[in-house]
Amino acid sequence: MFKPTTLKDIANALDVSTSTVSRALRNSHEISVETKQKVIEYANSINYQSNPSALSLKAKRSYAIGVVIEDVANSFFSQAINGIESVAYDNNYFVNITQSHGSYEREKTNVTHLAHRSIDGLLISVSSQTNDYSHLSLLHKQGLPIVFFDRIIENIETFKVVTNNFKAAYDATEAIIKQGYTKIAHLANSPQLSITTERINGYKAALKNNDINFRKNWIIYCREGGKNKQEVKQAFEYLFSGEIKPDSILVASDRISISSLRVMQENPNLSNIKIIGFSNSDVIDLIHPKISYVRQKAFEMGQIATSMLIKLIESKYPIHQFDTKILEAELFI
Amino acid sequence: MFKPTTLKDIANALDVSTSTVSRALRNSHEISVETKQKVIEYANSINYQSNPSALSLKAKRSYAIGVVIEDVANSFFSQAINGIESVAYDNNYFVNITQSHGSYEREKTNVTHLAHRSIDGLLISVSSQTNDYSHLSLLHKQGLPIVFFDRIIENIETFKVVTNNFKAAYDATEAIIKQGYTKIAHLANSPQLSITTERINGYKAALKNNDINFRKNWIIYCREGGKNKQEVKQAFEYLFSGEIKPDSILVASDRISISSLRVMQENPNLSNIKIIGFSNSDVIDLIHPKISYVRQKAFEMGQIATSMLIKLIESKYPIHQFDTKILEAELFI
DNA sequence: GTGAAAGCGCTAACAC
DNA sequence: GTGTTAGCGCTTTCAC
Repeated sequence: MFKPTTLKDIANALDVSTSTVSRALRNSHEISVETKQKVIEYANSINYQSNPSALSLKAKRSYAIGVVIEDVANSFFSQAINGIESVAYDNNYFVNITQSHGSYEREKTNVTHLAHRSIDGLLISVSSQTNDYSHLSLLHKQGLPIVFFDRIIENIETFKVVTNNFKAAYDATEAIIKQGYTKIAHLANSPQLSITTERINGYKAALKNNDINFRKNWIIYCREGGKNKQEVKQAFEYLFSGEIKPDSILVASDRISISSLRVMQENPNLSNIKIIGFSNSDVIDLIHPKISYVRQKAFEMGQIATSMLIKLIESKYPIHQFDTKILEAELFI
Repeated sequence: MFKPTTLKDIANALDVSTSTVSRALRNSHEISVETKQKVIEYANSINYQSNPSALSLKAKRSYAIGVVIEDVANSFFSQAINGIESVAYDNNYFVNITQSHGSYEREKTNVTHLAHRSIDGLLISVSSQTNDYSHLSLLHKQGLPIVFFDRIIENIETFKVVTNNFKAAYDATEAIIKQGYTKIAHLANSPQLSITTERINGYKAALKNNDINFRKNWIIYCREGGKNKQEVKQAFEYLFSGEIKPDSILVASDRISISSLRVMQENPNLSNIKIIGFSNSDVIDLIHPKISYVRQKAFEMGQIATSMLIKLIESKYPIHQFDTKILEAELFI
């Protein structure tokens, strides 16, 4: 059994009180230099570690933040996590990462579990399937600091960090228009996501400003976010079954982009379709066929969201003014 | 401020004692049906969540496991994490993921922090730079359940899960020999890693069994694991500066494989070098030029390691018999 | 069937 | 400069 040593063990061994030990280890000025030294030496010698549960119970905070994302095995999120971790680490916070895998149920369980686990605050990018957010608004109402990043919930008033999805989609669409493509379809994420609407709006605006006819049925929602290749395959079949066929596609995510490329590889007829996709893959430059892409500032997003959260946690006074930080994406043609 | 409700709040509101509330919520048979119902209803209505710190303090366990890996933004590890999480989730454990980013110092801090944080057990794949493992053996000696996966430490006696690195490297090497390549170099990971030695041994054995001369200076160690492209570039420069030049390279990791491809792209002279690399990238099939690769069972590894850890944590009696589970890799030519 | 009280490991008044 | 004590939120033994 793992039986860590306690203050009491040290106190008994050195024949002093636990409070003396506690004070000595926290380098209180009340304690004499000799006692301090004695205590610290002994504590080190037995590899003493304070019990975090006791600490949190006392301090009513845990120096831990919870993170809920869709999947770590997704470049965008793993980069965001690195950003989150770097800031958390610098501020002596611990990071609890949980994955929703795109399931609303799982997200709910995770959020509840995290709140259970005495985290000091929550960082969340909501799952593709979330449209009921009472689990979050309840905790928010109770005062749990929450920061949304990437996929936000408009109606909950707190700090948020997002990509300028409208502009990213607008620029991406316009970029391929400039290249002469005019029949541009759009493979989108789940319809309930904030990012989906914004990207669609950017896409539409670019079409409009360039006098290109918008076709509603050329927006296909990938509800599983492209994890399921079949879903993307069907989208392609639908898009290319009509009389007028797209010559290019704006793709809303890494996963869908990748699945699209696979579908295109299998079908030579599709090989000259132009793809411009959102992607944070770190090997996108090596992928063949080459695609143009929009890269989001995932790492920075994680950093900023975490700074906001820590600010919220550590604020002495209630905060009522909440910023939404908007990050520009980069276009690679 | 986030002020969660406590048992006491419920007790006061319903005019019963905290012990009654506690028992009612844990569905004790001692409590009358009416009281139970009353308590549970009220608890739900105010969204009561028990305080995990108080629980851990009392129970002396936290239902959390700590994970130390190099980097989540690495396909192998993110897949392993998914495996870890799936098993942990099913067993009601929480997962605390930390990253060493290849730094020994960071690993040490993380391990200490995790041990601090009252985890019930630790899952670790040691960092590239770890050759002093006293931080681990000390905790292990104190009884903290530890399971190693992927990059293990031989001398610490506990459960381990690894890839059959010898066989994987052997098969990979032999596969390209069968294709007619004879001048095979090897880009390896950090020399102190267990996986490095095993893979080198497999590589050597394949050469030997196929009567190919082994050249010691054709093994190049990438101490930063290929994160730094410069490192790989220099390796190539060295390899191709000699009189006899390799016609193929066995590459020991995803990162190094990717960096190698980039180096080769920049240098047309290198374009017909055959690469066979360890890779768990989920887009390897789309990467150009096509490479052969060895894929490890990362997800399964995470699952197995977690099962072992939970077994270790929950064992009523001290375990003295430790298995090392060996997983076969798959070869894709 | 319910309550009072002790105690998990720690910190911080409050003694002295 | 050090010790005593109470209490963080919870469970559990022991009363009744």
